[in-house]
Amino acid sequence: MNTETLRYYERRGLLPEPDRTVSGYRAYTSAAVRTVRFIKRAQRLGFTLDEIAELLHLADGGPDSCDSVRSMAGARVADLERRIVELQAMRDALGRLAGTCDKPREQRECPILHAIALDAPPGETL
Amino acid sequence: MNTETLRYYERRGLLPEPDRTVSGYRAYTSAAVRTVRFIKRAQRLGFTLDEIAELLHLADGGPDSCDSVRSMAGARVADLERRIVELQAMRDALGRLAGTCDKPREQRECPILHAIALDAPPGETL
DNA sequence: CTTGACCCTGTACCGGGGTACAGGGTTCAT
DNA sequence: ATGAACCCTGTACCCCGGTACAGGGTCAAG
Repeated sequence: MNTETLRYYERRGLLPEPDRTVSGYRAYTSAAVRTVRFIKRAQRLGFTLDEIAELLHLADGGPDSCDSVRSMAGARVADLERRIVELQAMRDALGRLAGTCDKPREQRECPILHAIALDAPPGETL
Repeated sequence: MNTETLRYYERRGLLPEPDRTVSGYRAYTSAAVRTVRFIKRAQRLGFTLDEIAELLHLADGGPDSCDSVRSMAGARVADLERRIVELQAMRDALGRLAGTCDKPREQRECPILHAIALDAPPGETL
């Protein structure tokens, strides 16, 4: 963890403004450390910093907050699912193209470039 | 397609500077249109604009270019594969957490928040 | 008591892929 | 001949998640 990043989180409202020592240094409590760990884990689950801020504000609510958290999680899962499908389509298309690179070296004309250049998908809107 | 985007591609070196009419308007040839379509398709395959610029510069080379293109495609496929695996891990972890939201409404304490807060992965470096 | 390693604030910058002005010129239909 | 709807250049800005200064204060070891 970079100190600049901690201050950035403070600016973004993810971390509360910490108490200061007499000379003005930030004195982080163990609660702040826990919050930072929470942030990092939530990031690994694909939440954006804005969403994490929302989660943190919900964290002390009751059953209603619980519902909100659950629906945020559901939205994230759906979004992850969409992105996975997209990336798989890219990988498959590109893998298929690369598989066509099989002519002997002397008579090549790069099938990948030709395929990207020619293979217009249906309904393309330029 | 936005006109600003075309100029942006021109600045980035993806499109050659087009000829101008007497009054200075850009006169795009059909070759330029084909290039733009190429760019859009390559983007859909996950290439960055820098990579696409490289592909375009390679597009008129011979067998050696073909090898370069093939290795770029291979690198992209590997990268896509890595990203897919990451997103799947996120989706699975978050889906599992959401599955634990099952207590009756009155006695909830948001298991998702608790799990994110407590479930430290091994080898975590803050 | 100096030197080096930290901390502070404030502001600017990175990369990626564009988008949005401002302040002008042109073209075309009415 | 005039108004809308385009085009031009140049520059600045957007989001996102930080990172990097500059110009100063503080703290602990030697």
